[in-house]
Amino acid sequence: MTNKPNLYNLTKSEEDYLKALFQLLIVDSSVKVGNNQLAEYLKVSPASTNNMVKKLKAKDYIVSEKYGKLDLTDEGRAIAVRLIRKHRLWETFLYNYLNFSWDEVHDVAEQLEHIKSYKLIDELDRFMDFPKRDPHGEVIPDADGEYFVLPKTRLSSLSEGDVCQLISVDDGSVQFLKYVSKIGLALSSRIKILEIREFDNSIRIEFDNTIETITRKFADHVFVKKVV
Amino acid sequence: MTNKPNLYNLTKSEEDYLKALFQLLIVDSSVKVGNNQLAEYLKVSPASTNNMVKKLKAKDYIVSEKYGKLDLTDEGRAIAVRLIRKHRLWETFLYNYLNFSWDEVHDVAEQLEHIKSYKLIDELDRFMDFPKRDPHGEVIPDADGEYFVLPKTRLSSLSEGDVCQLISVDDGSVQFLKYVSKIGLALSSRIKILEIREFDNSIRIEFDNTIETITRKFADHVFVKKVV
DNA sequence: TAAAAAAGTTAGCTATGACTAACAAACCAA
DNA sequence: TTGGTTTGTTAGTCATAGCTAACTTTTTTA
Repeated sequence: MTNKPNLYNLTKSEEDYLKALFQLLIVDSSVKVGNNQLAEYLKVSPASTNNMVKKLKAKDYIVSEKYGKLDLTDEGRAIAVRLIRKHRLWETFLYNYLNFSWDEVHDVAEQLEHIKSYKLIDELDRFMDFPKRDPHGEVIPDADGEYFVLPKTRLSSLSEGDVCQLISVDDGSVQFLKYVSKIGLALSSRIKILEIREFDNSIRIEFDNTIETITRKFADHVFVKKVV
Repeated sequence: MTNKPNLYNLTKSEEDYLKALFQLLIVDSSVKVGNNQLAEYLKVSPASTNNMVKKLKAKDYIVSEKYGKLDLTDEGRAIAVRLIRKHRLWETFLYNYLNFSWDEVHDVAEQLEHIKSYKLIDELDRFMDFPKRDPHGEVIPDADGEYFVLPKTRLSSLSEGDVCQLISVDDGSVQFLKYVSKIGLALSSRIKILEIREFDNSIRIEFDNTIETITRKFADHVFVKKVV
């Protein structure tokens, strides 16, 4: 593996596939990630994914056997981490300096992460004084490509009576993020699980002197650290 | 003409062609700009240009008759001005906040100008407190698309004894910009034409207590305001 | 364990935006 | 004014990256 993978040789599409695969692999590294799953995540057809995977295997960014599960090479992973670093630094910049709201940063960062310039991103990092977390609470990988994934628990996996602290939220959906802001949840919030209703899997939670009922689906996108 | 042309419908290539045509037209609005000239400027084949011009005519951004000269519609011009605004604001940001040098800003700004977000660029403008000039001295068009081209004189067009002030420099060539910095010319410099040598068209100039001999080609890329 | 379902692959099509080669129109100059 | 040069156009090719439809392999489950 080269120390500085050459980002300059990749198309926007190639970058998108590598980043997507990385994010699927990170969720649960023991479970197989397949072609169709990657296709669904990227909202393209399985045929398109198959083509691109072939191309990225030829370039030694992906490894897989025919009909087998997909994995990244060290270089493929390094490229993905660098993209995540760029994405999160831009989100932080937009949020902290350009008055973007929680739910507005993602789409623009999705474009900005493809800008090719090592200097740009390292200077942006310095300008913001090397932030550690993005606006959604996610860890920003550093310039060396080190990326420590914190052990995250989904709010949906806790039990009645548990108390936890909000660590991060999924930044994929604008509707979800708007909803998070609307009910008043913030990164610092301490949340108590009051009740889990078996009937419809809805969860009653208390935070910052507020009581809310949230759905299971909502709780799946909220990541927390258990406190009690 | 719509008040806010929809930048979101244009590809990067389409944007590049419109901006290039605008910049060719602005140099001398009375002289014809043709297909091959546009091709040469963009460093693509005349056939590619012909194709793209056809497409942009169909979208009502360009007007021209077969075998005739090219011109922009109001909407085409508005898109080009918006791109120039974005380019120059990004150059200013890179130069003033991210430690980029004069000659490094252009290539990255060339990528950043294609990011699609109205909010991004207007907030960047506000963040920098609405700068009027980019690092090369060029006027930054405002959010309404107003773009006043200042009457610029090429340093090469002055006569012996003339005194002028440096207004702006061409930002197209890295070599040129490095050379400008190296000899110590800056945007504020007051330049006196000491001598023009008929033999090889070289020009002897004095500025900031320095005397330099520059070529005609160099002087073609330096824009000034005559003082005396 | 065999049939059905799911997952993966292949072939062949489309659009974009490059390219070259060949040709046509316009312009200029002897 | 006519012939050569410059400029513009067209036809046909290529690569990227998407698509559908058809097919194959693997996995699941009855």
